[in-house]
Amino acid sequence: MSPKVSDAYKEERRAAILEGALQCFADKGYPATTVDDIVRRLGISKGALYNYFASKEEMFTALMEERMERLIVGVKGERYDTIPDAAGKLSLIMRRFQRQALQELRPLLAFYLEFSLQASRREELRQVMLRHEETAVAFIREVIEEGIRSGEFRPDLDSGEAASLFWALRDGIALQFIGSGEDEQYQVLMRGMERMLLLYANKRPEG
Amino acid sequence: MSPKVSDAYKEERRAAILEGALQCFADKGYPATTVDDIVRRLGISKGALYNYFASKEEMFTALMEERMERLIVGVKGERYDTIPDAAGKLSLIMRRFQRQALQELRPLLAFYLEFSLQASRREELRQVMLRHEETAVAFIREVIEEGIRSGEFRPDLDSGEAASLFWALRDGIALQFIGSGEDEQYQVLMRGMERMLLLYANKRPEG
Amino acid sequence: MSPKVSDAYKEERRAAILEGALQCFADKGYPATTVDDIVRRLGISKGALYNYFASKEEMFTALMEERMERLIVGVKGERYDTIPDAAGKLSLIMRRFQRQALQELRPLLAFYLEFSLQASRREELRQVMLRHEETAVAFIREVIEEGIRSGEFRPDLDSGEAASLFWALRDGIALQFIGSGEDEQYQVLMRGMERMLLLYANKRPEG
Amino acid sequence: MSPKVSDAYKEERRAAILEGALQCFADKGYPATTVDDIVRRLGISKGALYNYFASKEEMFTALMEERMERLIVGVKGERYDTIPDAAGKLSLIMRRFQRQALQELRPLLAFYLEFSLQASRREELRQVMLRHEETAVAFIREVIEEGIRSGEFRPDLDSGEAASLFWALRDGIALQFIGSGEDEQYQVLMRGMERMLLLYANKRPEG
DNA sequence: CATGAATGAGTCTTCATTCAT
DNA sequence: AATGAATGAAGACTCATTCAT
Repeated sequence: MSPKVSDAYKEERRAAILEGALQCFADKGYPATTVDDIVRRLGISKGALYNYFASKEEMFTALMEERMERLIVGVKGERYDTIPDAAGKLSLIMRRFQRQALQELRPLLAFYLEFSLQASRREELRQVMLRHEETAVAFIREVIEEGIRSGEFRPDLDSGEAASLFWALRDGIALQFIGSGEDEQYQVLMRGMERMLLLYANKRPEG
Repeated sequence: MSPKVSDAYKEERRAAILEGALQCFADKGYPATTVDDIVRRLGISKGALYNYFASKEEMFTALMEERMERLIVGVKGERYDTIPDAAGKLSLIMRRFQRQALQELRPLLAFYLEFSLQASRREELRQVMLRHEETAVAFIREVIEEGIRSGEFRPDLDSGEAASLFWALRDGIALQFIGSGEDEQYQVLMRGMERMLLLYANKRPEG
Repeated sequence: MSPKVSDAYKEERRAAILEGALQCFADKGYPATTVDDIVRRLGISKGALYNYFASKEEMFTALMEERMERLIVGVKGERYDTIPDAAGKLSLIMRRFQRQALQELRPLLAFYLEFSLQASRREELRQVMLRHEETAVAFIREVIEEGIRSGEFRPDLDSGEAASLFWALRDGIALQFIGSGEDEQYQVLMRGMERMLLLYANKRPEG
Repeated sequence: MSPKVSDAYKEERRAAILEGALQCFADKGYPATTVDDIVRRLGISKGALYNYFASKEEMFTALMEERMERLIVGVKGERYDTIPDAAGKLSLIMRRFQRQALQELRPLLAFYLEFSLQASRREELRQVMLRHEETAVAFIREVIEEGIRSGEFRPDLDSGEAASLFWALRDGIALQFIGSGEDEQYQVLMRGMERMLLLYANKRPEG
């Protein structure tokens, strides 16, 4: 007799399950994660879980569809919009990535990589992945175009290409640290990435 | 006195199995690939396979150790050593990657990413991965140091960092194209990578 | 909120599985018994079995620990403690063994010998076996010491040695009848054993 | 063109294989022994082995049929027949068993036990086993009857029963030491066995 | 005769999913 | 809805036996 409440409750429950599944997938990988792992972590029963998801795969796909953006792009900070110059914005974004300790980054990276891999093999997921990439590229591209318009960056810079390289660098660095490596070394590379990109984007110094 | 077949035969057999396993791992991922998949693809029996490899994992590891080695070292072409300048060498290396059609490259890339992923979760594989990374970085680092010594690259360039960024870029670009994407766009990015790196090393591109 | 079946049910189930396993091990021997054999005999699924035991070996061990215990302790009948003299107790114990028809005894004997055999080759089982032997020897030894204290048995009798000989005789006789042999002949030997032991303990049989 | 030589050679070969198989079966048990184990120990090829025996089982059966007696009864020593009294003969036989170190005894005991077990399950082997037991019992029985005739042992002694108890004791003691235990303790029990049996057989001291 | 690579049925074990309660 | 015991189809790996050389 309280369908509204029930719906909210169900939504909450579903989200909680997804959260637990995400942790498990990140920890052990999708195939290695058992449904028992997930229910154990959540302290619920298998029957309960299967009330919300028809299969383990459905959880994976749902995570991909619903969490992907939140996972990777959650960068726009509170004060992001107050930064006047494009280079500053890019720097802020990269600093965000740097600040995150590797320890907490790793599971998510692993999960992201797993997503990419799975997506490369299954058409339905590929679409999700593509959409995500486009969002990510568009986000950076906008900043770069802002920089080109304002004269901070060289006018012949291909904003799409540069945005792709941005993400390539970020992902490639992440990949190097997915298994092991020190925070310090990670930050060195992230700073290198920053310098390299700004150098690439900038009007040539004295050109 | 005879099925003591030649060592060459056995080596060939082993290589064929590895090749089949690579295809399977690339297609479906390591955990999702069954030994039956591999065996079926090769048209041999399970026993035959287990004559050459003690476990599925051993194939996976061997592939990483032997195949990826080849991928890197295979870059050193016939005329590689005759190139006088470091920038030229780097360019050649990157051109190599560009020349390979994505279609051929994808299985290898997928395998490589898959290995990274698995390696992030299992100590034995991590060691193999680390060794591979060291080899790869050292290879590029050497070229960069040559460039620094010759004055082509700026003297304050950190060769290790630059080499890591090199591979980060390459891997990140690869990641973007694992699932889909056009050869043309891929080559655009690879050229972007080349320009960006040389600029970073302070070697102005001819343009 | 329910297939959380009662503990009693689970205990029953577990016992039933053990019973089936015992029959199989006795019939075909431990290594030759497949989990499928056990499951087929019980009419359950493999998954069900593995809900109760983590491995085939665990069943084997549990059987030794729980069943054989019962075999020994089960000898202590209701009126066992009311018997005043040690010789009477020993006799009772031996009569127990005699009373059991060979047909019933055989599977247990076969299992016991099988366990001894396997235990001779695997450390984990050896421990279980040792514990069992100690329990068994201690049980008889106590009775013998009681007899020594009461003067029924000669004072220089080594109770440990005698207890070992007791079990050696029983096991040796069992071994002779595992495969074939008549109940009658079995009982003749068991009576011989009784006389021999009491004579050795220096308690002249009535005869 | 030399069938006689060839036959001898073949017989030798066969015997060698059987010997190797015996060692393996004793070490690891029949089911756990692989044909590869046997072949490796002998330094021959599988094809060679299968020229002499049609199956692993055939080796086991052949061993049982051909080696059984040699294994257990090889007791009649050089000077055995010169001993005048029955008790002395029995003692000598038991001393033989005692002298053998447990370490070398164990594999054979394990094998013997395995035989018994297998024999209890398969009709063809049961016959072999029975014949062996009869031989063994008859051997001891003869000595005992000699003792009865000479007045050393009590006239009402049932020689068959006593012989069976003899072997039961010996096998039971062996069983106790199959997995572990010290030589010293083993010898203590064997001496206990000797005393117990002679006491049982003897005219009652002063009756 | 000897060789040992190849075969493939068979082994134990796991785990996604179902369903009686 | 929730529970968790039960199911049974895989999965990785083994090994007795065969057979081309």
